[in-house]
Amino acid sequence: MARRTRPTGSLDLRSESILRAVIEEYVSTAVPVGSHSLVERYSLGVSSATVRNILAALEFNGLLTHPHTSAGRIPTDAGYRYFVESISETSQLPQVEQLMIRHQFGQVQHASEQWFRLAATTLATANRTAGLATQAKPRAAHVRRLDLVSISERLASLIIVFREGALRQVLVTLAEPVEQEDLTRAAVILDGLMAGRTAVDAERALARIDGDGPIGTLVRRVGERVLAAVRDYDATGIEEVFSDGLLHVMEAPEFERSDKLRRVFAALENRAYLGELLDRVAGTGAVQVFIGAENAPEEMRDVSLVLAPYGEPGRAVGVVGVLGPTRMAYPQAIGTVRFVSTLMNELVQHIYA
Amino acid sequence: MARRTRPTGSLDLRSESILRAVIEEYVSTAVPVGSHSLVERYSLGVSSATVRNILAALEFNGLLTHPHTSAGRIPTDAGYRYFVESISETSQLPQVEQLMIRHQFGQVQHASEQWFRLAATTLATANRTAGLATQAKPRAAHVRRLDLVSISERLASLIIVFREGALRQVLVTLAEPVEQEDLTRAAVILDGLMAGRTAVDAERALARIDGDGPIGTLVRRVGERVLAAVRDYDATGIEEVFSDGLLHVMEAPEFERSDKLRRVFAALENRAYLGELLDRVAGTGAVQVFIGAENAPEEMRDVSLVLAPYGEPGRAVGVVGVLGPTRMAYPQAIGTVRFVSTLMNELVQHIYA
DNA sequence: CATTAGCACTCAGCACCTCCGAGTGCTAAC
DNA sequence: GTTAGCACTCGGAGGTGCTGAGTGCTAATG
Repeated sequence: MARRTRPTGSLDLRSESILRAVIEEYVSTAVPVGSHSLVERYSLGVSSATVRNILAALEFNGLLTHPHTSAGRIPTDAGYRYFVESISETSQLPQVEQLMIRHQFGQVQHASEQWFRLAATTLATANRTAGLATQAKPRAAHVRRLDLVSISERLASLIIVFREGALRQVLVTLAEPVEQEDLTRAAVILDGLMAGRTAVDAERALARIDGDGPIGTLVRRVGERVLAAVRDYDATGIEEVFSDGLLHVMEAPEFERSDKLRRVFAALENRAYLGELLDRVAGTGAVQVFIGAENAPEEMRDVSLVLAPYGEPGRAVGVVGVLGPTRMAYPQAIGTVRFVSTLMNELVQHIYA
Repeated sequence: MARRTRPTGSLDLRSESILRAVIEEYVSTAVPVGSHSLVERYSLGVSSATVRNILAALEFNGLLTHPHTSAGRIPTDAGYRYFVESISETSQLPQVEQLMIRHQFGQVQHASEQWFRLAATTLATANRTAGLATQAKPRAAHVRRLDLVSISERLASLIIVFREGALRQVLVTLAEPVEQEDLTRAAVILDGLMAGRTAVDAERALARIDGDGPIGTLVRRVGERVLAAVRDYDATGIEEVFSDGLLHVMEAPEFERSDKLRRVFAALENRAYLGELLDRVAGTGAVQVFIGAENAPEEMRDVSLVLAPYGEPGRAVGVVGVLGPTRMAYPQAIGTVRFVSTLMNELVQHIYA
């Protein structure tokens, strides 16, 4: 028998296995499940009357509810929570699926910066829900490389490469016409000045520079822009949340009416909350599950999130995960999210190695 | 009286104004409109009976339908088409709105490469529908600048800047450890070789290069990757369609049931068709309207698209537009799309100037 | 004493009505 | 050509009754 932690206020084994059965059944059918169908489909070794008593007890404990008196039971958020606690650390992804996912990741080794997108896509297809991913973001941005490219006489494109591969492109309008040659010279100076530095360090370095001559002025001017961009990069808590497979969520029967769906989509655009959530996850080391109304904003009460951080703690972290209806296949979701996050760990380590 | 082209098979003025009234009414209320409410709300100077006769005639002509016998009329796709043809070139956007939009564009001058996103957002909010935009893409990609940044011992990031500001980042795995110094040397060589060139030209140049020595091999190796990236950039018909304001579309009562909505979202992911459509629009110079079932794929039959190209024909073109239910405020949509496309023209010219 | 068979009860969902009114087409009068 | 009038249509709202899957409770049981 596998060791199994039972959450606080834990139930006896039989109650727990019935809770499991209810959840399993409800997750796959989306129909409230009654005592009769339960004994029919699961070999529980007791009669429906007994099951009814237990269901009543589970309801008393707040783990199940009734949509109405003469209907079957459905899990409450607390019910899902209990269930998740009881399985989360045992849920390993089957070898076959691990291989399939690994294979997908192998395909696109070279299309850099796109890993996190692939993670979202993979999670979406593997779970038939929406997959989410953010790019790994460093605690303090380190500039790796600067470049200035002339676009027209008085317009140049400033390109900033950060250590973990993120790019920023900023247009710089110039006070007077500047040749590409001079731009290059300025870029080399700035590059030497700022490469490997964080915003704070770079500012000091820039302050010390000699602002004389046309090149000096240029360096100063562009330097300011670089600093602004780096600070901006630092400031944005979580970059951009890439999502894929939202269509899967639309297929769930609980979202047949599009107003509920709209709420979910609105929630996804609520960067404030999502950002906070991701920051919180990024701070911890493990898969985390947020179920229905546990999510602060009202519009998230119909969905659950399974999220995990990846990257190098203290250097650069991102988040991958899955969004689906609360009626979600949690074991599967937790398994894939955990696996994908370890894959992403490998990739990030590969870069920092 | 403003000059007004009437489409082929044109109606008499009275019929046309009644068609207009029906469309105007239906667009704003989403309820089938009857003869009575029509004479009530629009001073047509005739009785409801007369209007009924005309409505019957319009229905006979295929411009209106009945959802059922005892209901009011709603426009058919052909009805909308007629309407659109009759107003498209007169629909100017009011000064106030023009100013508001211009103002929005003024704000973000420097955040390059993001204009097209802003266009989508602007169109979305101005019309309360979904806004679409693609980045301007050149007919034949010209490389503007190449750069190689060391990431780890055997891993480098290749950055390609194209003339119109698009960026490509590709990871290059190296056969043996290479210092940043050598990478820079190789980058300079490649840059000199390829900058300003198209894929075809660059290939010739690369073929002529001397492949000896460690740097030579490196240049060759990376050069291949550059070529591949440039060809890839050339090949992808339309980059990426950025969309915003999909929530607005979800609000329309015709999408109350989410299965219809799902179809629309699926259609948006149908890159093949969308790409073809955009290519077609990019080829012409004007605002184009695609109404409901005129769109080839079945899943697009509930929506209309108002699209316009922007950019420099023959050099780089992109597309901006709006997607909404067929029951859409076409004059408004056409006006804003046209205006935004001219704004985008100005921006592109600014770059190529 | 936990389990179970049995029974009365509940109630959403469906099918079936009926009625209402906004809409129609047609016809005859203006 | 226009219009008033009228018979007709039919979706949608609201009411009724039935069904069946579900419940809780109680009394019998191993």
